[in-house]
Amino acid sequence: MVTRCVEIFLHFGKAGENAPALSDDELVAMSVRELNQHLRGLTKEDVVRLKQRRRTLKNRGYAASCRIKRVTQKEELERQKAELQQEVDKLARENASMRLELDALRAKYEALQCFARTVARGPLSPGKAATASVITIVKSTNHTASSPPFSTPS
Amino acid sequence: MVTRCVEIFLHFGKAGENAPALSDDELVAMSVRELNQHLRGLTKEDVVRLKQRRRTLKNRGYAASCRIKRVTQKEELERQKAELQQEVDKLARENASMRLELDALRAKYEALQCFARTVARGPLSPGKAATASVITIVKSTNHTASSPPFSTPS
DNA sequence: CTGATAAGTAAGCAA
DNA sequence: TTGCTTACTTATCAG
Repeated sequence: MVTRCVEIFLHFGKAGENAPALSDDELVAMSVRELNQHLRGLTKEDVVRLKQRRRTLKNRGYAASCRIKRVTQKEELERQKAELQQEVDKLARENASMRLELDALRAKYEALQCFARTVARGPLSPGKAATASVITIVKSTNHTASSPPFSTPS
Repeated sequence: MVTRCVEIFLHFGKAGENAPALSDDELVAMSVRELNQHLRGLTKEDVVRLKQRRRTLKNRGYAASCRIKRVTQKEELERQKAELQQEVDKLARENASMRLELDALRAKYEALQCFARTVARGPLSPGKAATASVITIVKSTNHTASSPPFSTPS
């Protein structure tokens, strides 16, 4: 950011009387109407020079916004990327826990199915033992992935 | 990409005899040793000028690599973002289907549990009807989310 | 010194 | 004409 002080005072070469030696900030902020008023009584060459300086100053600003936009977009991309990564992690966790739950439930289901088979095949012979197992199964109404229905068949 | 043809032939100002008027490509590709050989018999001023031109050409190349690197990194970011988005979609699909499977299995499990309860409570009175239901349950060994075990209890 | 990068300049495109 | 973008130059910094 080197300060540019070139040619600002060259306008005094012809007739150094009224030109207020516009600062860069003033010149760049000026509307075209205002600019034209400041252009009264200047050489055609000076007019061109001043307009060119204005254009250059404008370009300086454009270049700056362009760079700002560039880094902003890059940061935005990185933000979105991080966001997606978080979502991936969250979904992966949910996925894993659901898979555990599913496996546990499958095990419980098959155990119960196995029991039901035995009860249906011969509900007459085992008698009391079968009834006790059923009570165990029936009481476990929790849907969590803990405690398989059959620990050790008594 | 405007071709720069300035000052290439200014070296002939002193003694236009041996200088092969190095091209930009030659000059920039030259090693320091080679450069020094081409520097024989040149004005100190010309030496400085030539070295400066070389530096400028090098800088041109550096600026180009810098721009290429910038766009490459941006593309890489966008690629990674797309990849993550795909992964999110895939995990979300898996998630949804597992949730369905889990719900279906829960329903099946509760139905079987309900049946087991009735069988265990009074395996003596219903007799044949209960046995038929058990056969239905026992035969459904598929783990898919289709066909709940009990359609209509006969 | 070499290579990389930020800021500024100029050319060119698009609205 | 204005605003944006690209290529280039220059200044500057790090290794």
